[in-house]
Amino acid sequence: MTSPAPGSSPIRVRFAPSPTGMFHVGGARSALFNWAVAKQQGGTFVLRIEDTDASRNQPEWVDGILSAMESLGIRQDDPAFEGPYYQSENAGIQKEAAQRLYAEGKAYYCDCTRDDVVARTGNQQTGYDGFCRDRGLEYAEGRALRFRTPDEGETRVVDLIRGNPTFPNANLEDFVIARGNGSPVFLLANVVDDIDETITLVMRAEEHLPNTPKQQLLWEALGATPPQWAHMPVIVNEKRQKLSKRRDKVALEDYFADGILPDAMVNYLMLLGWAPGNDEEILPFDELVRRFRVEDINSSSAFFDVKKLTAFNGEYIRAMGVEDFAAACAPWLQAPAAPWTPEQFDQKVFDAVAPLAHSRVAVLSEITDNVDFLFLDEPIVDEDSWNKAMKAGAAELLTDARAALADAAWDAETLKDTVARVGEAHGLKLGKAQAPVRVAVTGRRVGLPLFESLEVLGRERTLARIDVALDRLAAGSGAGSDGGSDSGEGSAAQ
RNA sequence: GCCCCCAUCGUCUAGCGGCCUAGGACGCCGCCCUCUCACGGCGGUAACGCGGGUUCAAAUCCCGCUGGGGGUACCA
Repeated sequence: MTSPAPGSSPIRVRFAPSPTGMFHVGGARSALFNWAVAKQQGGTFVLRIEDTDASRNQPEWVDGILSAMESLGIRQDDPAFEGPYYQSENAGIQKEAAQRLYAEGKAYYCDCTRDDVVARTGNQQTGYDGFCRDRGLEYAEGRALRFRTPDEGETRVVDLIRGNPTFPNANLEDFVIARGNGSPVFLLANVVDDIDETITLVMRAEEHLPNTPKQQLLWEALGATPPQWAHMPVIVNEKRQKLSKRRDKVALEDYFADGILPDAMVNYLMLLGWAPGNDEEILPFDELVRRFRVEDINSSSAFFDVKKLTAFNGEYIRAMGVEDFAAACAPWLQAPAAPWTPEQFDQKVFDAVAPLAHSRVAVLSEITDNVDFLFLDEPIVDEDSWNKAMKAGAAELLTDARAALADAAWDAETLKDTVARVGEAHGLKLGKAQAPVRVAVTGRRVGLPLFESLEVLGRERTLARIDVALDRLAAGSGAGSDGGSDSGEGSAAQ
């Protein structure tokens, strides 16, 4: 086993996820912070898959981790990247370490069950009472190996983020380092691997802080110089609880599926618990890396604010260039994300309106709602929009607009003048006059610039849609009288 | 219960004893631009949890309280 080189050696950090589910945003931030340190200081980033709990690990999750990290820019072909290593492959040296601790009297076997301990202490929530400490038990199937913690003194941990917390040794129970079947437990395996990989800085989430004195004791017992530690604040939900995959949306993939750009995600995550200073936020990763300082990481928990993430994403989309934007939309333009069939979709039509949609989309998945009326046979009519736009006089205006549009030159400029003129005849400004036309043609009262949209849609389809709307108005005998379900709360209910 | 961590606008944060009548960003609210909505521009709302110290001077240091969070497995 190698021992850590002197202080002048390049920094070695690691990211050690366990493949127990989708790669989530908390893990992503941990990986990014570690990556930033390695890149900035010319150090090494070690990826280690902690797969020792076979019952909860799935091989496919490993691929998920690798590809998610790739999309964040943590690439395996980067010189700073090392691994992935698999904790399970180190089982040999981990057991060896456990045996060594036993042989040196630093660990002992214990045959107590949880119930035994509770029965003795009468306390459901207390730790192990040290019952087997001096019973001199030898190895036997079913007997766990426990580390003998010091009874006195305290363990001081060097933490770059939280000052240097010290823990009274009396509070540290004799914890298990190897199970009754001989397999090493996290606390031990993690340390043995870190020593083996000559990690010099362990940067991980705050939830591991209580483990740290135990692990540091293990480093020392194993004859190694403990690393520096850095415990990052946890990421929390709106209720200020640690993000959980059970109740919170945490999978990186889910955000990507919504159309969050990886670069925006990286930028946002880097700013969760850390700030580059200078009142700047939107910065390329290289610049963030340049300014990164572990010591500047905050110590209080950080709320994962999707609104702000979305705002960042909008910035990244707008900074993109129309062609890139259009290309990035591709996945949402095809089934199953799109509400239209592949036959109905027309790339040329989309390219024509892409510049108009560009500034109206904050997450890529929003693109379909913006352009669906161009590809669907009939627009999806939003009832609320219909009721607002199709008030009294709408039918008359639509009738006149239809007539005028029937023989207007078909370009956006002329279409705009045409509708404006019809509106004037009805005493309406263009803002008001365009509303019924917009709803009739697009199904919504907000959306892309109308006249450019009509130009792309074509005269035939435009007129047909106005006809459909006119029919509905005639049949419905006025606005707001249909669909009685939503009339209740809309009307003045004070 | 016990151990530990944390505490500046609603949120992410700047601040590391005087430059702070506390700055930026997101959100929210106005106004402008404008065919709607966005984008963009301009303006506004809003915070140092409380109480003691230390100091000529505290958001910044110390202590207590309160409040949040994390950990407490033969999980990782």
